Amino acid sequence: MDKPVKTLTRENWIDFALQRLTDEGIDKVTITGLARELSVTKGSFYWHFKDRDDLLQAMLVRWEESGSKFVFGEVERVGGDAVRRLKHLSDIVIRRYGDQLNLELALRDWGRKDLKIANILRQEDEKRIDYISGLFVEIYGDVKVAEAKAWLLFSLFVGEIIIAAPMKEQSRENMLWTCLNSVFEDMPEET
Amino acid sequence: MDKPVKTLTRENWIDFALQRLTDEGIDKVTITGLARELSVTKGSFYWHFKDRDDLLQAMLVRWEESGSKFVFGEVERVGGDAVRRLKHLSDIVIRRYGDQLNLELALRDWGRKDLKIANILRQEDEKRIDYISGLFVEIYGDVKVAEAKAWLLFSLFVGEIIIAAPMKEQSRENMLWTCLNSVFEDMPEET
DNA sequence: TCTGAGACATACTCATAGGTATGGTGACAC
DNA sequence: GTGTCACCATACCTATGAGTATGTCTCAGA
Repeated sequence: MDKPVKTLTRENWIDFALQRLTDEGIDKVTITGLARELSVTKGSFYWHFKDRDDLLQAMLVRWEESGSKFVFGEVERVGGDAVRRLKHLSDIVIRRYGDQLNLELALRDWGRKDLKIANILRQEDEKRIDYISGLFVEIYGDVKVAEAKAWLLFSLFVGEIIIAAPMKEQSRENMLWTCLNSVFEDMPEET
Repeated sequence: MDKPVKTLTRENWIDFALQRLTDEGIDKVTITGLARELSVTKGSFYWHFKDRDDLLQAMLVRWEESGSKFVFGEVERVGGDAVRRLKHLSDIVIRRYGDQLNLELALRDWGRKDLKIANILRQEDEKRIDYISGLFVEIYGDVKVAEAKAWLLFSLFVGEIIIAAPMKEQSRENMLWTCLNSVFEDMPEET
């Protein structure tokens, strides 16, 4: 988008690499390909990075910093009781449409082929489930029910991205909130 | 597993290719790699297949034949009212653990890079949502609610595979049925 | 104006991919 | 025994990838 046209930075390379990961998967994150896209040669790459693994590592760091940390931060900042925070969280996730979610999927596929990535994803998912589950515990008391509700909610977020069928009877947001109301059923009303 | 050790068939190649797709993604389904794995040379491959695309096409056909057709067939065969069929369907899907589900994910990732595959997946998902939604309509009457419930149920199946966090408070099956009971809430009891 | 370092380009190496053309081999038909 | 055909091996082509070694340009500072 915005090119200083001057010289490339390490961050520029990471940006384009993440975009390519999102669009075509990790196997297409090639040095040669990126260099072509950036209209430079591999000489530039090996100036900014030690090797390909150095780039992949940097991409992961970038993702971790702009991931769930941000969402949880926002929810806690606004605050409210558990019900309010759950709905706030859902609202943020549902509004987050586009590349951020596709990047999530690309990373998960990467994790299916790479054990190191799989471990990072496991830790990240555990944090998310734990956070959501904690909110449900405040409501239902029962940890088993809370864990199940957390999985169901998280699954809805994931499934909605990955399932390719069109919605026929209503808009996407309508459908999602109908689902959410089903998940939030028999919860005390929010103030 | 079972090798006649005699000569390879087209089906043998497809088997190994699907396994490789499941384990490492479509980009690793290479002719050279498969030949190495099968202890033959590329000469064998090009006897059985026109080119790589011919193999990929055959893999898709195989998948479509052993996919949801089987599940829906089973559910309809046993029959029962909508509630019973929904629970039967859930039971089949939940018990289907392992490579069949991982193949689903690998295909979905393939679809993110390949428009032709994306279209096939969209049709397949539409069939599944339509089928499940149809069952929910029999129960709730309301098509909007039915569509949302179908998405929620399908999402649970997908999410449970893709979310990498461990379950802490209960077993996988327990958790899933707790979720399902939440989805099936306020449904008439089955006979 | 000289120097040095940042930011590349050029030109290689080696490995692997898809694809083709052609040669070999074993079993079965006659 | 000879043919033939299914099944595969060998040898080769081109393209692309990671990685390395080294040359080149530009510009700030002394």
